[in-house]
Amino acid sequence: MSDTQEPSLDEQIAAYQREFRDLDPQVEKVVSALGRLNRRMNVAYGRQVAELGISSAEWEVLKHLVLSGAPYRLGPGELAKRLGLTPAAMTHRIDRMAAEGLVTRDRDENNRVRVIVELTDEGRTKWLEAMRMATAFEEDLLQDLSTDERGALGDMLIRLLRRVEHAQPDAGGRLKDLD
Amino acid sequence: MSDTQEPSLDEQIAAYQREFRDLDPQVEKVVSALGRLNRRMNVAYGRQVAELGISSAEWEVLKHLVLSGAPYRLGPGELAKRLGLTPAAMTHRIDRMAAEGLVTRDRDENNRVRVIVELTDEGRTKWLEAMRMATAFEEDLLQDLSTDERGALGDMLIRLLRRVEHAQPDAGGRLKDLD
DNA sequence: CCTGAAGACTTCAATACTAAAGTTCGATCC
DNA sequence: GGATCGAACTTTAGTATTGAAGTCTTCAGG
Repeated sequence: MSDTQEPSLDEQIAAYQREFRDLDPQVEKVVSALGRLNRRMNVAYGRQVAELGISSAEWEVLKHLVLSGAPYRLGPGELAKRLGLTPAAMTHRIDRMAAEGLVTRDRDENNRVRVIVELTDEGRTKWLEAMRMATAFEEDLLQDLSTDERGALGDMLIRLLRRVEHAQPDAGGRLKDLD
Repeated sequence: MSDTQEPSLDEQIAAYQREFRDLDPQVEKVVSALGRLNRRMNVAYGRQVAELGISSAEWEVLKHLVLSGAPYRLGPGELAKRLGLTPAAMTHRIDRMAAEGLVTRDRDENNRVRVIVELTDEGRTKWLEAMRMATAFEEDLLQDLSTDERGALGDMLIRLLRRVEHAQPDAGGRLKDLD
């Protein structure tokens, strides 16, 4: 009986059209594919970094510290902003990561309200290993696309990104008119 | 001091290249844009449904019940599988939603081990309202792309999706988040 | 029937997160 | 040069989720 598996994308879009008349199937196809793809990718990343003994949450922190460039230091507040977490959550996450030796947490000498989270060598090594696995996965993922297609895909995604960044929904739930 | 804001996509890719030599910038551009776009979209969806007084978590449940077609019924286990949650989490989520009147929870008459979660009229109405806002947002998002571009984008995304699904055939996995 | 096994959910204990209040330090004002 | 405000982080209380153990029902054998 319960062999109900997740519907395919096309089935899903057909179902939406049955339930919601004025739906543009082309738009829905793009949006649904985007969502599903991202979900699958996140699962894949999670599995990969788990092999290194870290969670995706920890991987995210390592990533942003590395992105900040040498000497790989950021404050908890800044990290929280970039990761989309509350500062409180960051406090605890850093606790765990410091206990595992991935980062250090110290008071700023010059301003003792501030805290400096710094990548350890071990943390940097973990990031490198994770990065190697991630890029291998990503290149494999894009393998079927030609160089031209990759370029076109990247450009279109960036155009969407710009639109979403410059036109966040306001309190009325609408996108602001841009032009 | 540090008014460090999140780096732009190009800055981020440049930073990656400094820290990790053999990186294909084109691949990274696609992947990073995908990730960012999805995050921004999820935040936007969350804000929108919050105006209706529901969380994105609840919206996801409504969505899958609607997608199942009339009479809009699914078991907790099936819902958990589709949403990428554990059955335990589903139990609690349904508790809340039943208390709010979005769904009903009843034992199956024919098999009293099973439970049937069914959409209420109120739940269906909420979904419709959310859907109206979501599709408006999505159409706005894609506004800058021509019909041909939308088609090309959708096709490429689906090719990536197939690749990722083939590469990791449902390994007992829970898939995170929405779609 | 009665027993054992499997399935579908629930309960329980522990973890991670959020919002809000609290703490501590630094900066500004007069 | 103290009083006050604000910034950066932590603590607290409450909620959502997970993994593991538990409950109840059905089904298949003996």
